[in-house]
Amino acid sequence: LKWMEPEKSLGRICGVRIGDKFKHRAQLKMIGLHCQPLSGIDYANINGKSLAISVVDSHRYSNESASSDKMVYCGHGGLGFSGRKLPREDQKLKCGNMAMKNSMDEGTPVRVIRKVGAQKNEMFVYDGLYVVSHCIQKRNEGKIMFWFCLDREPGQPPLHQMLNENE
Amino acid sequence: LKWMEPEKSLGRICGVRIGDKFKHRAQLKMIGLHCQPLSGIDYANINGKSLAISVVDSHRYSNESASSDKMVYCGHGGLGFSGRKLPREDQKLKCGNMAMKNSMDEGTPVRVIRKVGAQKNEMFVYDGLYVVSHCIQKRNEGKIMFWFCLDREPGQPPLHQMLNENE
DNA sequence: TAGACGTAGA
DNA sequence: TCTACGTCTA
Repeated sequence: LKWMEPEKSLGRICGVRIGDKFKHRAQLKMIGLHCQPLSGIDYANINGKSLAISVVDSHRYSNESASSDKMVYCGHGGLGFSGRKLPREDQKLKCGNMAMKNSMDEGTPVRVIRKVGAQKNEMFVYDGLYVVSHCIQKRNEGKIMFWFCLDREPGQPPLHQMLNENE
Repeated sequence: LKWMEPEKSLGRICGVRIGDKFKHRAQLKMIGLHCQPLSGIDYANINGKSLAISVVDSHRYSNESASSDKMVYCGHGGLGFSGRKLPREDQKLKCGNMAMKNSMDEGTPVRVIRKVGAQKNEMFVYDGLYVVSHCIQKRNEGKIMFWFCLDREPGQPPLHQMLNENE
């Protein structure tokens, strides 16, 4: 009996519903929701283009959610070793950041997973598909940073509703 | 459907056979073989005493295996941040090291998991139960270090035989 | 809060 | 080799 790594793919994962909760990042990887053990942005080469596949918001960067169907996801890099949310150097438009920009240009869906709860009750919750509507490049403390604005695709049940359903 | 963490326990795990292979440390944790995400020595308070439960030999410390039924497992601590196998400060008889010593005194079994293979083929293999026969305290580069000598409990099928059986 | 025999990718 | 929105225990 062999363990096959799931293929990285765009869009929804068969069998995973909005509101599904997971305790560990390793579980996200096993079912193919988000295949990076630590990185917040997962991406893959799809038809020759590097596209973002999923993001995890663990509140380590300065992300924001103005409403339940919008999210502003901070690009990666520049924070150095400390856990500070303020940058120590410019973020670069490469790797995950470049993939997010490409996803914006292509209009491809990005799975969003949110870390919720506190302390021992922290969980990762699947929030459904978003598209990158636009990208903001701005200096913060003198350092270039990126913010990717994500809009939740319409037609998906609200997360809070599904959270209530799953006990 | 809820995920229950397995209880930490001494001895063999129901359903796990010698030679069973695992790709990730997280899997060892899920089935209760070894519940630490990073640490090499797992232990628990059993009837008021801190006892070692399992060790993983990932070749990061200077462990040795003279024969297939013996293992010399280096205590933890003292190596500092670099990946060096030489100590930077004294190892202390506490935490995992103390648990290993207690296991020796009590004669309780310790599960042994070995990392085998190289590069992309690295796997963790369950090698069965050992007992801590003795403990060596010695200075290395002037720093105190512990080595715990583990003897494989007799009556268990040889690991290499089970490895061949599992394809 | 720091430290620990982690993983994947660039 | 290094970094990356990890995870548990002390």
